[in-house]
Amino acid sequence: MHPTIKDVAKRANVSIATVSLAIHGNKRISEETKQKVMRAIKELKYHPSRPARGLVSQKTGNIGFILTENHFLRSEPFYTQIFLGAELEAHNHDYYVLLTTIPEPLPKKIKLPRFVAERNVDGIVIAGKIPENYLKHLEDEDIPIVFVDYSNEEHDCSAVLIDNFNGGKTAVEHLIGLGHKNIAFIGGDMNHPSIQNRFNGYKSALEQHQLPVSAKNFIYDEVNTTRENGYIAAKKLLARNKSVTAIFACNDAMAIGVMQYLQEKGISIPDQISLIGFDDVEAATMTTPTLTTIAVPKFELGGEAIRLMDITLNSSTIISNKVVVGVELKNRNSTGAAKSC
Amino acid sequence: MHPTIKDVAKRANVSIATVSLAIHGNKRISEETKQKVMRAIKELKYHPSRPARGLVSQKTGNIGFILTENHFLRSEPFYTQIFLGAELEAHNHDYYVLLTTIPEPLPKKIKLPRFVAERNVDGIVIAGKIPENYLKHLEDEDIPIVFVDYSNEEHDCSAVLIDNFNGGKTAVEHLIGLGHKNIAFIGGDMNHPSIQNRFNGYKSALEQHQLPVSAKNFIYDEVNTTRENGYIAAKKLLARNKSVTAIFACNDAMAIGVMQYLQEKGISIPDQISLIGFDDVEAATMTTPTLTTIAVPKFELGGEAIRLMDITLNSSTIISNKVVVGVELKNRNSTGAAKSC
DNA sequence: CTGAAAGCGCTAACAT
DNA sequence: ATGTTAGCGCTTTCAG
Repeated sequence: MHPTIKDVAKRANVSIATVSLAIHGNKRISEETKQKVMRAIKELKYHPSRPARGLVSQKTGNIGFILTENHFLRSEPFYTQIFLGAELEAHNHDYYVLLTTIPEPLPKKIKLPRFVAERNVDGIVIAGKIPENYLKHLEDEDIPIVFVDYSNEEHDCSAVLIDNFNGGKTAVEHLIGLGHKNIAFIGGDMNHPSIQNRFNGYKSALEQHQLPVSAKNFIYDEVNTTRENGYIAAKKLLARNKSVTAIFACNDAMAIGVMQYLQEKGISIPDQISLIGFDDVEAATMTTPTLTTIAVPKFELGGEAIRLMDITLNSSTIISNKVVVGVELKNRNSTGAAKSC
Repeated sequence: MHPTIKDVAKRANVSIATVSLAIHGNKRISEETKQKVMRAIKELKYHPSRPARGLVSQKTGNIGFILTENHFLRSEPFYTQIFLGAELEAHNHDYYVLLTTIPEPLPKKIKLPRFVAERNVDGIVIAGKIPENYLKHLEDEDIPIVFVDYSNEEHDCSAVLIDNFNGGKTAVEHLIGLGHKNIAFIGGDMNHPSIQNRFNGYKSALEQHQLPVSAKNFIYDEVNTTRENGYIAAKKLLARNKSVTAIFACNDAMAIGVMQYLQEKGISIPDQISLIGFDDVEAATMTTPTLTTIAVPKFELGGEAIRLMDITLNSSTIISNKVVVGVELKNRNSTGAAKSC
């Protein structure tokens, strides 16, 4: 059995209260007894038990992390990377991260995540878009919440956001810089703030360069931004508009689908069409050509969420911080100069 | 504040002991009072607190998951996929998984993972190879251990293993079936049992088909099985032996490095050289050509580890189970018929 | 400066 | 069949 505070007390010939106070560096304990206690702790290899400590302090030292099942399982590890980034940063703050997923479709009778029902977390971070009614339930629990890559307009919480607008703008400016004038946008669920903002960045870049913003260059019929839907979207786009010389896909998964379609049709990238994605998933460096994209620092997003949560947990007043994480152009081989024609 | 067992007792007009017994379905409680209790629980939305329950039962309901920092951070999400598979299965057994990584290089003064020091986990699963001396420390704690994708010969613990031998054999038989006779092996740390077994499978297949097993076809100078080292190994191999028509790389990362080298040299895959990997990482479907490989069910490995742990935790006697998880050939485009010559 | 004691929320003997 | 009580390991008043 592991030693308890009692064993330490006995060994140091003091009371358990003294041991506890010594551990927490309380001033009231004389340097001498403190040393005595510390020696005993060392000899016994004592460590306070987290569960016991938690019971009295009403703090578990755990942070819950919530993801939809869909986001958890999708093949591009975007949200799971954010999770792992959170995990890593949690380590620095002596937290543990408990993960749970929201089943999809959501059952009629919504159940709270077990870790909040059982009071096994001090706060929760929610990554990505989750169903509104599920969120309602969570908010009823009045437990601190930090959002990542999603933010709820109604109840303002702390959130870590991606600079989607500037990312979209940067992507399109890169294309414009290469001489492209006829630039398409391939999107998904336009109710999703991230996609919406990437699209806004796209429009803004075009407008600033006096280029036409034409509806025949937008494809966002499919809600899910998957590779398959990228493929479908590319097909639709080219059927509708043959003069496109560059495509901005709202994420890498779709971009890779687009790439597959173009390659099947014998359209050369970037010679005939330039292609740029968003996210910088691992696969972006594996395709031929490698995919130019806007890199989202996924680990950093997760880490930032934990840092925000830590601040929230340690401040008595309820605060609502937003932090926007910057993105970066990764110039690879799927974009090139526009053909002069 | 959340309701406690006291609140329920008060509301149901019974003692807290009765509430506890009712919750655990104890027979001694009459159906009637049980209903009364259940009603109170529902009305108050009561859930027992995990930390409190854990304190008395000396069970946390948490399982620790240990990974080297290196394995955690490497770009191919192999071990992190296993972790996520564990996470998912843990959910089915009402566990939570706490992750920690082992820093590399290991500091002289080895510290136990915080979750074992603080007694915050009931058992630990160790994924992949970890330093021997670290393992020693862990074993001193006599906490149940389950290994995944590694097994310690000395102290026999439960382990979930990949069928590396048959995987290697299957890979090479696939190549042989395509008419290849001159098949190279690209490996890494040959002290690693997984790689060793893949190699043994390779040799076994060749021998069974009366094909020569020649040392000039093995490359395993570099210990780390990375893409970069795959590239280097391919270079060495071709410098040494020009008649190779097929390559079995001990994992996909190296295979992709090999692919890059061959493509740079203008060697066509699979026309001139067939290439097969091992693991089936996400990127294997993204390369051009897509990579034929032996698929390792990573999620399943993690899930199996949790199942084993659950059994271990619920059995009074110490058991040592090994479960071997099968692998599967994914026949994609990097392998083809050998040129008849 | 230190110890005794209460109590965090729960389980499980032991009483009744 | 139900209630009383003693802890689980720790923190934190409150006395001394």
